[in-house]
This record gives sequence, C-alpha cells and structure tokens, in this order.
Amino acid sequence: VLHVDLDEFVAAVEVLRRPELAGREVVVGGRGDPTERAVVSTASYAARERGVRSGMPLRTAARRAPDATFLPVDGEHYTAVSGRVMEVLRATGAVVEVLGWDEAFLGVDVEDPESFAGRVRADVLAATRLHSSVGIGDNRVRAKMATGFAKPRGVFRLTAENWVAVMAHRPVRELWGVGAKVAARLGGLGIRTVADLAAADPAVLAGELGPKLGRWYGSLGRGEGSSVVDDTPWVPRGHSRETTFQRNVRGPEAVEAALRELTAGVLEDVAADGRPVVRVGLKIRYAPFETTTRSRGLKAPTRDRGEVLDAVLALGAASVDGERELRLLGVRVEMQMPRGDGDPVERTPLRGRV
DNA sequence: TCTGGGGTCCTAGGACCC
DNA sequence: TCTGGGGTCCTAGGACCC
Repeated sequence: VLHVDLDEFVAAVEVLRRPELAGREVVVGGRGDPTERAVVSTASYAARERGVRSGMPLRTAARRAPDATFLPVDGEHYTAVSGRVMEVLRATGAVVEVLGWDEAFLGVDVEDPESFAGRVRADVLAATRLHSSVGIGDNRVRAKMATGFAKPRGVFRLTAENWVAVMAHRPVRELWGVGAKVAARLGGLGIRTVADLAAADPAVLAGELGPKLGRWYGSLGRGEGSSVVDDTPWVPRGHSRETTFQRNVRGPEAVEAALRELTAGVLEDVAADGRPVVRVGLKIRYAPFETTTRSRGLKAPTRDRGEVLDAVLALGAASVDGERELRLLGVRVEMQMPRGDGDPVERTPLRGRV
C-alpha cells in the first residue's frame, strides 16, 4: 500500500498561478481577509516557519506572519487540479482510492516499491508541477503514517519490521485517528506512548472507549489494519452548508433568511447527485461557542426542493432560540443510500425552486 | 489565539415492539 | 401490580480527518 500526499497542496497550487509568490509566506484561508472570522486552510512552508498552522484563526496568523500574502480559498480550482493529480496516479496502473483533494492510497504489486514511489512522484511533478511525498506500508495505517516521515518531497517505508523502532516511543497523539480528546483519555489510563497503547489491556481500552473503538485503538498502537485499497466511487451520505456570521445575529427573521440561503446551497449539491432527501438537520452555534445539532427524518424520501426547505424551516422554528445571539447556522441533508445489493437509487432531477 | 467548512463513523439513550 | 430480555429505529452528541 502506498500513500501519496501532495506537499502544501493548496498553497502550492496558488503559487503556480502566482509564480512571484514562490518561496514566500503564503496563507490560504476564508476569503483571504485576515481581519475576518476564518481560519487557515493551508500555509506555505515559509509561513509555517513563522508558526502559522492549519486551523489557526487568520487573525492569529496575521500577527505571526505580518508580511505573509493572504489568499481566499478557491475550492473549485483545487478540485480541478486534484482531479488531474488523481488521473496521473491512475495512469500508473495502481488501484487508486482518493482520500481528499491532496491524498490517495495506491494498491500495487511491485518488486521495488521505492522505485515505484519515485516514479509516482516524478509523474505527478511532470504533469502538474506539484511536489509530493509517498509513504510505503504493509497496510493503510502504516502507509499513511509513513508519509509523515517522507515529507517533504520524499519516500519512507513503514512496515511491521520497523514499526516498533520508529513509532514505539512517540506520543499516541501522532497516530492517525487519535485526536486531542482520546489522547487525554488514554493519558488518564497511563497510556502515553504508542508502545503503551500496543501493550494496553484490551478490557481496559474497551471499558474506556467502547468495545469496537477500544479494539480498534489497540490495533492502531500495533500498527495493524486493513491493506485493502478500494477504488469504487464514493457515495456521499449527505451534504451540508454552514456559515459563521461575521457578526453574531439574532431573531427569527435573520434565522429564516440564513436557513433559506444555506438550504439553497445544499440543494445545489443534492441536485447534482440526484438522489432523494431522507433527513434534514441543523447545526446551531450560540455565542460565545455553544454548539448543538437537531435533525429530523422526513415522512417520505423527496426530490421536491420546497418540501426540503419547509422541513428545514420547521426544524429551525422549533429548535432555534430566537432570543439568543447566534454565531453559526448550518443545514445538512442526508440522501437515500443504495441498499448495497447492487440496486442503485434512481438519480433524477429535483423539482421546484426555493 | 476566540475557535472554518465539509465530511465520516461510533456510541448512547429512549421509544417501541414482541 | 409490577416488570424480563432481545431487538430495531431514531435522534443527539462526540470525535476525528482534511
């Protein structure tokens, strides 16, 4: 299993359009205005040297890198460039499973994975002028983790053979799938390193994290996992739109206006998909940062835009406290899923306008 | 340093049924 | 007059990832 990850993808794509920015501090996020409520999507390596990180408020980034160039996120363009990268990966003959704009698993059967990885990097660079790094593993977890050691512009192999030597002493937080919360809970059990996790009593892990997750985290500590690379096209569960208001809003009129706009956006994605909607949901974030969700199944699957909007507005009227200051509103819809026995859900146009 | 947006999957509790 | 045990569905919330 190979894991291919583009280096500073979003920043690198922007630099291709603006060659004068090569090597400079570039921060991509929000609408590119560092005084707004938004966060960093990607920072160039030069900006990272100043301490700018993904997920950081743009305001903070501007304080750390006052001379950086701030650019708006242009998702459509990244999607197009990403598509070209994935075509190059498929042309290598590997089975390609796309994970996001800038990464994919490759399944191959080759004698010399390092030279294959080198060829992949060279092909991507030649076709797109983008640099990448490749992790080689005997399963997905190890390939994914290997990429971290390959970056930038490199190749690294992580298998059962060197897993302990490379990973055992590292904090569990570095594992793919262990976030801040789980790391803290594990820490409460005295489990701090990957070696601790690998050796942890399965019953203790199950007690803390549940039977399924407990088992899964234990395997993660040992670097175990699936090595299946699956290239069947992804069927999205749902679509959503959310906005953080630049200034908090309040009152039923503001709520309804926002929900109408968000729903119209979601319905664009639903229309492109063509499957009926089976459930709608809201995400509500009151000031200062109290977040809650509400969702409701529809009585019957529908392709009628008006019905979806009515369901969203009804849910909003029933569950948003119009007296409180709102920081964010989000609308999510879930679509009917194929039953999984090869019987697809019919994809036809949506009715109505909203 | 006041904390985006778009996703996925898992868990837990209550309702409901037999 | 109070209540077992198993199963499924629905909803809310939590955690994680890019």
